[in-house]
Amino acid sequence: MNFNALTIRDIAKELNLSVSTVSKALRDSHEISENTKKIVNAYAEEHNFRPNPIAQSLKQGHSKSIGIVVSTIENQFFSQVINGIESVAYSAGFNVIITQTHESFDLEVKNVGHLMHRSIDGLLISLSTETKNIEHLQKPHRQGLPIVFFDRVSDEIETHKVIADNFKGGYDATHHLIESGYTRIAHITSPPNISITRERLAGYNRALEEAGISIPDYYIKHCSHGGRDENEIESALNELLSLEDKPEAIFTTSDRITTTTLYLLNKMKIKIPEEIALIGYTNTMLADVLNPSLSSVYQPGFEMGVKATEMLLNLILSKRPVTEFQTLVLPTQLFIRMSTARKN
Amino acid sequence: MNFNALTIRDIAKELNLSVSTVSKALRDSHEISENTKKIVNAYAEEHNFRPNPIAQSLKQGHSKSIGIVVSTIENQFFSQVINGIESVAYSAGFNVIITQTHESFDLEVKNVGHLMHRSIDGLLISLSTETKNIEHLQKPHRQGLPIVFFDRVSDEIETHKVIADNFKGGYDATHHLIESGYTRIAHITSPPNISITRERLAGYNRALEEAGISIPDYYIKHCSHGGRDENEIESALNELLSLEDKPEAIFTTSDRITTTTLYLLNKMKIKIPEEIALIGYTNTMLADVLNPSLSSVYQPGFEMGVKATEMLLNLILSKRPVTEFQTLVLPTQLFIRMSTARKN
DNA sequence: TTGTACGCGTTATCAG
DNA sequence: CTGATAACGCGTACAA
Repeated sequence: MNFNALTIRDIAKELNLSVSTVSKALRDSHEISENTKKIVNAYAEEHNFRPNPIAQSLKQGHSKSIGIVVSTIENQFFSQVINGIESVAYSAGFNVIITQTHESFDLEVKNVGHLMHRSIDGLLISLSTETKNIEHLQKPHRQGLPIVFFDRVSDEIETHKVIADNFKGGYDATHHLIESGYTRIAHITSPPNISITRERLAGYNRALEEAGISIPDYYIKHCSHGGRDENEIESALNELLSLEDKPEAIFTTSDRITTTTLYLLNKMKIKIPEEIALIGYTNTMLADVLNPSLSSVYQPGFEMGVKATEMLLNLILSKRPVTEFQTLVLPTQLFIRMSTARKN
Repeated sequence: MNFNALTIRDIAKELNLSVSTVSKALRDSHEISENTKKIVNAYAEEHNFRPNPIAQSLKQGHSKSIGIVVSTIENQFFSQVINGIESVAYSAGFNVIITQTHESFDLEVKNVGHLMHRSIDGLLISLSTETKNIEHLQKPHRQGLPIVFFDRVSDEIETHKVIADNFKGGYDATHHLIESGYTRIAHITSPPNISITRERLAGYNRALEEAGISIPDYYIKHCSHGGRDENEIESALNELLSLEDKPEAIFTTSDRITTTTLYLLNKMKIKIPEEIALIGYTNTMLADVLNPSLSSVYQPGFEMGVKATEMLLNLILSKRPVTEFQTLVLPTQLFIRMSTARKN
């Protein structure tokens, strides 16, 4: 539906000019007299004319818009990222198109395809948990689509990336539990194919290693659907809790897994931290406020969005091809409220 | 940036056909032979051709996309609504463009303007807390833009609307507190210009009235920024708590106000419900799980998105002008976990 | 300095 | 049944 029926043609007719004169005047071309420009701009202003972005896109082959792919905006981390993205994009005159994968590889492929058809000028993407190969990104990338990865990145494409310091997050969380006197520390986490899982796991392992603690393999639980499947986490918890060498503490990754774990422990009437200590990633800022027994690792979503977008605009706007790519690592923060978590 | 360089012109050239034949074959026109259709479709399939939606929009004057205006996707209620919207829109072949007002009237006006320039076929909107007049919607509406309001609606435009049963939500919450033995019940809520505030307030008043309880005016606190300003809520709380006839219970509306109140009470080391009982609206599903002393009123965001979109598609797709409009009222749910909240 | 003509990719109309 | 042509709104060589 096209409102704002006003087109440059209308203006031209009204002002007895040609469309190209109007177009040029509007675009402040040097080949138009100041006087004509004034008249045209005044008229445009008065009738608040704005060029039809669809026609512009078709003509110019680019759309002044950037595509976003995240798993789900219900995750507050990602909605914070999006706010960061928007704040930068808007002030640079770019629009954003948000798509969600809901952790499905198929949807990710579809979304990327759809965004490309929308003639986006660049892509900001955080991979789905299901994503194992990224051919759907490699082709557009080779064709020149600027891509910046954030949060969940891929090694297989050389471009700018923004990540959180997941190694340190995993390390700090585990280290904190160790310092509090726990040694049997389990880990419930997302599938190992996404980068954040591996990085956090590495931090967890390092902390244990440094403390001379060795844990059995079955202390590490990968949830294939990244916490979307409550049953999966429930089984993991049940398995852990019925072990002979039952863990004393759990380190969970991802907002979804953390909150679901919290929910389940609550349902099972298992006291935190008396019966089991818990430290987890969460951006649901409330979690650690509401349940002071939960400590948390927090990722700065807004800042990540800002940085990623700055990098992307850089790629889009740069005249000559970029050859130097950087991976920006943002600090994660550990919120320690687990005063009662010290083992005694 | 236009990838998928493949156009119908390319196909036509390759197949030695005319563009119009290809176009018609692709659109399964009856005036094309089955054989030609087969050939064209096979080729299109093989090279996974998809028509350029931008060109289609330009040509057809509509974009197969609907605009969404919400306050902020960080509010999980709205991200749930959006998921509901997407589920319906996508299966009908429509795309969605999400915009946020961050409770700013100016941004709302800007967003609506931007969406119209994007040639959206319809608009789903939940008003910002700042919005007092809706001229920016009346003009497009008069010009024929299908609009469906959800959650925060306006009386001044006659169209389909989907709301939650806010009166009952306010009534039930208050009634529950009364039944639990509380009489001095305060109310911290959003500005009175948005519909949900007034409806909830009416429910609150009715419940008190029915119980023969009269409360002083200063028990009702309107927070002008809808909870975005922590200080405002802090002052409200401080005022309430330092009253001689200090309230025994508080009923809060909106996710943001509820969680901020919870946060502040926690910070002030005020025990819930021993020192003050709390019942509040929240869609941060965690809140009532994590803090069993908080009861909550829950709004079904996903369903609201679904219903609103169905109504909108109805308007968009209906051939003759619609004259009968309906306001759908969805039930809100009250989650009572406040076992310890009974006053004794 | 201004105007004309064409093309972006698609669809609709009309002619063959 | 198929093909040429115009049009959507804009921008830009090129011509005047």
